[in-house]
Amino acid sequence: MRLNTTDLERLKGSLKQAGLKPTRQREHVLSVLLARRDHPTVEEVWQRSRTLSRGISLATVYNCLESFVESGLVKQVNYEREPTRYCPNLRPHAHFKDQETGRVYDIDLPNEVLIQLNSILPEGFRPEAIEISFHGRTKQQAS
Amino acid sequence: MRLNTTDLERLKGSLKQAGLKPTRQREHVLSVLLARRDHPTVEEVWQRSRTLSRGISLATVYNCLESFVESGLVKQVNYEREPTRYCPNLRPHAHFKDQETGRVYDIDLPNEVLIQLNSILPEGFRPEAIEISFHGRTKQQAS
DNA sequence: TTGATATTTAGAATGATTCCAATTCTTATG
DNA sequence: CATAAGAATTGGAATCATTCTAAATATCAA
Repeated sequence: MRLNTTDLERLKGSLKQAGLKPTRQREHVLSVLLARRDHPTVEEVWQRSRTLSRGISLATVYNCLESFVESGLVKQVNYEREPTRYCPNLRPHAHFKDQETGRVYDIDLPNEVLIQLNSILPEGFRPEAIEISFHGRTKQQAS
Repeated sequence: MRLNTTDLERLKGSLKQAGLKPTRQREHVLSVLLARRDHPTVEEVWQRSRTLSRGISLATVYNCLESFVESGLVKQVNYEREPTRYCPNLRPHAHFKDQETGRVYDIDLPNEVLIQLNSILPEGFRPEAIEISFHGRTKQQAS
C-alpha cells in the first residue's frame, strides 16, 4: 500500500478526470480500493486505510466512497440489507455471492445478455442501470 | 379489506400449506399483501393492516413478513438501502424502479432469459436465486 | 379442557449510515 | 508566494430500519 510518485500521479489524474478534488484521503481510499479486486465494506476500506499517516475518519471514508460512486469511479453492491460493498470493476458485470463464504464474485456480462435483458422491458421503460445478483454456492476459487 | 369466509379459508389454507400456523395476524397481513399488486414496505403493510380490530404491532408485521419470505409465500425486494419491500408475485420476474415516482414494476422473466443468464456463470457456480433490478424512467402507467 | 409450543407484543437495543458544525485543505487569483 | 472562497474532513450526535427480549397470549393436538 505504499505508492510511488507515478502511481500517485495516476490517482490524482483519475480523481481530477472524475471531477473530484484530489485530496490526500481520496487518493488513499481510491488506491486501497484499486489494490484488490474484491468488494470491501466501508468498514473494511476504513481498516485498510488506517495506514495513512494521520489516520482517516470513518465519515471521510463514507464521503470518499459516496463521491466515487457519484462520479462513476466505483460501483456499489448491495446484498439484502448487509453493509454496502464497493467494487472497482467498471466493466458491465453481475455479482455472485457464495452463501457459504460470503465472498462476492464478479461475473462478466456479455453484451448480448444486456441486449436480451433490455428487450424484456415493455414499451416506454428507459433503464439507466441494471443490477444482477446471483446467490448460491460455488465449488471452486474462480477469478 | 373485509374478508368473507371463503377467502379466509383460502388464506388459512395457504398458510398451512406453507407450514405456518394460521394466526389472525398472519391471515390479515397476507390478505393485505395479496390485495394489491404493488411492493409495500413493512411500514406500509403495517398502515394497511391497522384495520384489524385490535390493531397489530409493527414487530408482528416484521415477524409475519419474515415467515412468509422464509416459507416462500412472498419475495423481498431491495433497492439500495431503502426499506425492504415485499412482493406477492411469485412468478420469476425482475423489478424496474421508476426513479421519479419511486414506483416498482414487475417485469416478467421469460425462461430463455433465465437460461441465458445461467449460462454466463463459470463452471462450478450453483445459483439458488437471481435478482434483477432495473432502475430508470418510464413514460407510462404500465401493468 | 389442558398443556406444550409457537406467536404476539411493547419497548429497548443494534448498527449502518447520515447529519452537524467546527476545523483544515485545495486552488484560483493577485 | 500569499490569500481568500469554496470544498473536504472530522468526531460525535442523530436517524431509522430492523432485531432482540422477555412477558403475555394464542394455537392445537391429545
